[in-house]
Amino acid sequence: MNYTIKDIAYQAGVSKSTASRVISGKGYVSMEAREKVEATVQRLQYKPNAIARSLVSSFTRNIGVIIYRQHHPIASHPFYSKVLDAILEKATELGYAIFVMTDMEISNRSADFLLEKRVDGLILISRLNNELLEYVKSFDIPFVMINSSIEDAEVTHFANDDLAGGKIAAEYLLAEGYHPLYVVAGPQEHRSHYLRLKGFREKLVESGYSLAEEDIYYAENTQFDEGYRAVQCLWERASIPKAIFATNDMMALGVIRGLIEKGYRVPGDVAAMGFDDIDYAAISNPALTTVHIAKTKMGKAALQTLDQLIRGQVHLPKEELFTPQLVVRESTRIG
Amino acid sequence: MNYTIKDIAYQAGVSKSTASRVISGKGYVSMEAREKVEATVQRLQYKPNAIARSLVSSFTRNIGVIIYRQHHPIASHPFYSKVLDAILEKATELGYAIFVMTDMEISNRSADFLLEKRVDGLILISRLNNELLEYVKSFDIPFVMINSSIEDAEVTHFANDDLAGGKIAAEYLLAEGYHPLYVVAGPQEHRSHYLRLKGFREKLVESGYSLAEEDIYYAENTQFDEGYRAVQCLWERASIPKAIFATNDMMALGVIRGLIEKGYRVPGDVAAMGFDDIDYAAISNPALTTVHIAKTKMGKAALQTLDQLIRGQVHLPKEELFTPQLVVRESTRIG
DNA sequence: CTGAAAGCGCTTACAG
DNA sequence: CTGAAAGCGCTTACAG
Repeated sequence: MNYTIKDIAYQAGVSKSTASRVISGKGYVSMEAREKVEATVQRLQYKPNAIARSLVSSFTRNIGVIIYRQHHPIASHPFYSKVLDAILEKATELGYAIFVMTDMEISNRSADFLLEKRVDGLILISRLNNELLEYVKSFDIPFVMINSSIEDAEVTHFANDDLAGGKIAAEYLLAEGYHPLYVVAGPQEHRSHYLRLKGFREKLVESGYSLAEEDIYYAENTQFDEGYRAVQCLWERASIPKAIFATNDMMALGVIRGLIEKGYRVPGDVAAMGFDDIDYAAISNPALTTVHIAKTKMGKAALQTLDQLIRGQVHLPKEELFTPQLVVRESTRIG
Repeated sequence: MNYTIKDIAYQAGVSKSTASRVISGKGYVSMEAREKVEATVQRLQYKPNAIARSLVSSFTRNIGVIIYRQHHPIASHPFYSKVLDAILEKATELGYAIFVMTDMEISNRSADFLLEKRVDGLILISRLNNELLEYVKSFDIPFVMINSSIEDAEVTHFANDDLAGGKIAAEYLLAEGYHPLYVVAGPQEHRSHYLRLKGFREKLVESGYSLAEEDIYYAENTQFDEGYRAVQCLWERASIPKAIFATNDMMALGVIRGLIEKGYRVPGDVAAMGFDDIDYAAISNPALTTVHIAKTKMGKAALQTLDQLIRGQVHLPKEELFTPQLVVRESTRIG
């Protein structure tokens, strides 16, 4: 059904070798031969078979992106979808095709599947565990991690500087005079939520304050509902805080919803702040103050580095931390 | 670096043919041979080369998903990312790997690229034009469209019943006593926005009302900002409407923001309604009344049908319309 | 500059 | 039930 290089060669009146040379652009070809082949390619709408090409070159120019999540699907995730967008854009630029998989089991299956497809490299995102990591490492395939829940000294990792981000949040809230503070913290097994809370607390301590365990709500997941529930739980305490910091935006939005339903004005009575700077943060009512993560940069840098790894470079930094940035919006702005 | 079937055969003490039979699970193999091969596969962590396999079988079990958009990236799009999630999930179930591309030029390039990769089929989403469609049709590759901006009698198309959806919106708003009404309509070249407006208007007419052109704001794109701007423009008119219907949720959210900034209460003074039922509609303040689209069903059905097409089935429906559903939330609920 | 030959890692009839 | 051979569509030395 599809034409092959043999058809092209025959119709152009040259050998397969010559046809291959002009099509792949490698090796010497006479002007005349080149023209004949190119005309035939045009006429037959010939598309070289990348599969056959890959078989001999041992490169597919395909890359696999696996997003590991425990609960929810992923392409629609407000944070990871941004990273994915950046990867897709960079891929087009570099000439890679991207397989996207979401793995809710955090098993070896997705990696296995893509390994059989002979992808040139892998980008592993979010909830990794050591077993999985060791498994992937046991094959000699280049790979990098983005916002991984765990760290590994041997694997290049792209992540936001969450410790610094936590500090930024605390510093800002204190500077604005918000105290006492409550925190809604995502699952502490996940590196980023752990570090955000840690940074937040460290800054409080540095500034002469402290953060009591009872002022923290440990969320079971990182969704809106947990933010909402946090308000219900924290409110069982006597004192009402001046502001609530959640370790991601979705939970912060849940917090705001909870506050509003209880009749509080945000930020008039209680301010709220998130982390991530997802798209919704800018358009919610009130618009959410948050810590911006360079999602696009992270995604692009990850693919860029993976490309270098694929091309055989070795001396690459093992961790690249992106500097977060404070974004002040209505949810903490009084007057 | 990777083991081949030759290695397996040698180490298991059988021929390549026999090794292939047990690994691919086709053809007769003795118990003894099977066990030897399987043990070797286990021991060497052998992963069959899908590339080589594809070359002979002429099937890759890869499918390409191309999302055509004029302005914005796509994986993070609140509507299409949901469809994509569904496709990814179904793909895992059916054993396909998915290449995801986003094409902002609406050119032939993405399709070309994936055609060279020899994908078994293609899913084309959103902003197609006739030229592109004809191009893809000129190759004998199975493909389906989702929420395409254009229609084609020969191509299987999965879409929401937007005409019915527009009617649902109008019917509901009238029944709740909202009148007069304003509409914020997305670009009319796009089939869905055109049909939503058309259905809305038809229902008004059926009910003895009408929709003047000056009560419609034609948006340049389908983003939040256009909804916001619509309020500024429409407000230059003398009379204030009782409700505003936008042909998608993002614009409706912009409308709400515009109203709130002008000091109106939503829905107290002016109600607002959207279309799509994106995730954020449920958690915004106020939560948005909208028309729900079966995004997950659409994505799954599209891949299911594409799979059938790939497997040679021919007599498939050319269009599958999904029934939209009214979702009432706070933005239109008074008291 | 060009063509014949070998090979990438599999599968698939075909004998045996 | 098993193995040798041919072939999928390319690329890559190697002679010429």
